[in-house]
Amino acid sequence: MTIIEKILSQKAVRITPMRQLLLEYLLQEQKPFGLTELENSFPKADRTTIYRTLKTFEEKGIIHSIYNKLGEVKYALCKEHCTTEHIDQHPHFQCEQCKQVTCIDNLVIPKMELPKGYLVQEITMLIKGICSDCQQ
Amino acid sequence: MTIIEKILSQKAVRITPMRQLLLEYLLQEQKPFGLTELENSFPKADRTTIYRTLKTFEEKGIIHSIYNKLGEVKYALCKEHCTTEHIDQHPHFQCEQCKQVTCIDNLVIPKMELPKGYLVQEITMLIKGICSDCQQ
DNA sequence: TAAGCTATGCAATAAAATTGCAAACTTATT
DNA sequence: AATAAGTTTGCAATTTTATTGCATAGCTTA
Repeated sequence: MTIIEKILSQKAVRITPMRQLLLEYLLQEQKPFGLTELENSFPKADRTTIYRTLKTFEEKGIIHSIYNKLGEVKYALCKEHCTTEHIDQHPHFQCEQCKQVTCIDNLVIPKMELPKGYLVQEITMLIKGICSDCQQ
Repeated sequence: MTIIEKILSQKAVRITPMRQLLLEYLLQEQKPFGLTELENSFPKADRTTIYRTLKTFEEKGIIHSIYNKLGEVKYALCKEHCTTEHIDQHPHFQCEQCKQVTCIDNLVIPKMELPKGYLVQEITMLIKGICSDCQQ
């Protein structure tokens, strides 16, 4: 039993060629990919199959998605501290129930010390949960 | 000169009815909206016009977008600390130049104390900038 | 092996973002 | 004031990404 097979069965995902291939690739590459990139890496596989494989992996906790998407882009007025570069901005909150997005204006996104060589231009933080209105 | 007009001219945005209306609305409502929501709030206005007005506002620093979009959703392998709920996960970095996304596995997204009544289920953090490979 | 659930491929749709172009409108210039 | 030049708007259309339906093929298990 390979490591790939071990992971899949541990996570209760049935072992299939597509899943083995995809997981192997992700393990090898060790970085995030978009659906289109993966589609190009597996020209023989169907886009839908890759898509659903990713969904399955995500559900079973083998992979995570970046952005756990918000749906459409939202726009909000800038505040004073909202510089052009949008560094040190406030976090945003989205309620899973009512889908409303709120600017958490009284919090500041903490500075992050990135590994050497990285230049930070902008940080965004999205907090998901249930807003006070939606807690019965 | 109204406050609306003042903001617009301060930000070097030409004053037009659409822009006045939209800015007034955003000032009044004080929360983020999606393009579709705004389209419904201004049935007489064209979607494209609203879209471009938002783009203009964003460019000129009157509003900001939530998510400053990543493009497509990316998928990455989970690490041990990657719980099902995805709380306390790591930040992600996207290079503006090469567009590559990286998991910053050695950093942890700091806990955030939200206003009373908010239930936090998931936090995501995206850092944009230039990666070490792209700094000549 | 037959029945039943699961995965895949193909086609199609849905939702969101974005562009091209021409008409309407503003502004600057003569 | 009239015209030229530039900007904004509306409409139509396209692109990109996400998602679903359905039929077929493949496992699994009684």
